[in-house]
Amino acid sequence: MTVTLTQGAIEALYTGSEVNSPVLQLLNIRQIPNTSGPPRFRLMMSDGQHSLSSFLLATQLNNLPEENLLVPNCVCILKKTITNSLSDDRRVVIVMDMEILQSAEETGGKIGNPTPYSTGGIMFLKCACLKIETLIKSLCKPLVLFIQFAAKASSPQNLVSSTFISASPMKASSTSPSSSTKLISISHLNPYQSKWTVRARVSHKSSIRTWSNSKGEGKLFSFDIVDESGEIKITAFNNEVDRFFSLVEQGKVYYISKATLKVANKQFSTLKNDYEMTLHAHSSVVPCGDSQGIPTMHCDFVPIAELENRDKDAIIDVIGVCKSAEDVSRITTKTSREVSKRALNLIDTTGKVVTVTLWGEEAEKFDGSAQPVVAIKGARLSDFGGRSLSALFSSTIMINPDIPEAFRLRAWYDHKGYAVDSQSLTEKKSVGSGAKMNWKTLSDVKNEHLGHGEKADYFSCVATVLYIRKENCLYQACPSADCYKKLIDQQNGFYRCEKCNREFPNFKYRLLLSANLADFGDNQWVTCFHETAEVLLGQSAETLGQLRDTDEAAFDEVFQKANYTTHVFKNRVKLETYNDESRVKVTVMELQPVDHREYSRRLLSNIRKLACSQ
DNA sequence: CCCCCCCC
Repeated sequence: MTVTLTQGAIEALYTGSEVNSPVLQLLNIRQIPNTSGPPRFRLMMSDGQHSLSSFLLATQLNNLPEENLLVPNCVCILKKTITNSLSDDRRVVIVMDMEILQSAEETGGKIGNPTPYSTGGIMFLKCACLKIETLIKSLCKPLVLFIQFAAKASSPQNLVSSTFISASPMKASSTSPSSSTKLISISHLNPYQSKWTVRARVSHKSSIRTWSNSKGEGKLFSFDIVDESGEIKITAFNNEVDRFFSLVEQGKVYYISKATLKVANKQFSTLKNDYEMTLHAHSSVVPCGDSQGIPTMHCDFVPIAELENRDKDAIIDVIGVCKSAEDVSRITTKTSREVSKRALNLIDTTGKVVTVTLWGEEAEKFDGSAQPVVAIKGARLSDFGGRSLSALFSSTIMINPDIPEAFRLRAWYDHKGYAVDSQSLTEKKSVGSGAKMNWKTLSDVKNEHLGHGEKADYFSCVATVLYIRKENCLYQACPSADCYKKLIDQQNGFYRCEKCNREFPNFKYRLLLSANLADFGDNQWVTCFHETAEVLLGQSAETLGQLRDTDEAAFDEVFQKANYTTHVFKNRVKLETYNDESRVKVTVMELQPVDHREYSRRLLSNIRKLACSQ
């Protein structure tokens, strides 16, 4: 197999003249030392006549050198290049798309006897003349001209950075520019023109999503870009996902050209643009190191305490320290889709906490272990649990963002915020029955004669344990599963269950506690069965049984510790009659930790009620 | 060409 190098292509590429898919030989390749971002490769190419080492491989082609396909002596066809000028008038040819026509082995060595292409002296003048010529031509066109690049040597990515200067729009010309260098603003994009380039910052980038429906299946991702004039959504499908997903980074500035514009479906986008873009095989997305004049993301953070006054469904920006976070979990939606979710509790300097739910990949990858500052642009306010937030597909989640608000919050939290007596705007979900809490004080229970009706009444109270009877708190129960009947000790090493009509050599301990509870107005004896009793004492019945038999002091201490603890008690109350004597029996159904926000509110309301009745 | 904004 023989290949022919495109003679003269080196000069054409360097000077920016038109050359169609030149065939060149790679003479050398090396990785540019850089500390951040993806690796960048510099290439020395030859057209058989000249060699030039000013080629830079676009990062989307990094797989070629990384898979050892692009090695010296192989012959390539450059399908797309961009020639950029550095500030000192040196130039760099960015290889955007290429294919290897012939491997190094097949080629067998260097083709021809190329000499290094001279880029100084006369060439400098030639370049300068070309530039002036281009400028003069451009004055007849309503363009913004791509003239000069300001490169900062500090970052190799800045090799492609550039500055545009604008030429005043003059008369429209029917002559199209030879390349897509007509820089226009996003607000001027429409489907009726094709030769344009926008320079804009990525304000939001989605993850990759797949779909499968009657029309077919595929994958896509989308991103939003902004410039000083406006914003637009861009979607990439399938091959374009592979080409652009890793290249496109949130917050960075790119030149984008040759994308298809279509009318936006307003139903699915809140962006202020009548159109949206789709990338296709010939589309170009090129990083621009210079972001001057391109607006950065603007957040209008709402203090967490202020969320109480905002409307449900409002889209807001929030920032806070992630005080705690749930583990990620999987839920099934109403439409039977499975999705990951994770709730975070954010606190800010208002001392208020709000729960924010992250979804999908954002939920999975979130790590709250270091209590990071989390900023969310475009979260939706919900009234669940009072006030809570949910991230949307359109939300941008930033972990420890490089902004002053984040630094202030970090300092505040580390010095004192971690210790403040915070209050959550999002009430904890009520466990169990889910029935609405029927809050009562202990004196309400008596005054309102709760439990005197035909059916039992249920109420919740916040109360403090004053005393727990140790006597008869444990009993030996039937060891059969689901049978809790008290056993009769046969005094012969066996225990009898009347219910199961069986004798057992063993038993299980069950708890049955009598406790005296008090709130600020009254007190009340209540009964706690096994499960609630274990919660109240903070020990299993089994452990308590063993302590009672082996270590009386430790047994007593368990009860001492439970004294003066305060909980939410959910109770059942019923008047019971024995031998013509009636008394109200209160049984604790559930025990929960106190939600201090709810408690304060109720306490205040009770105090007001008391004040009014006096 | 997608178009999901969810759960308690």
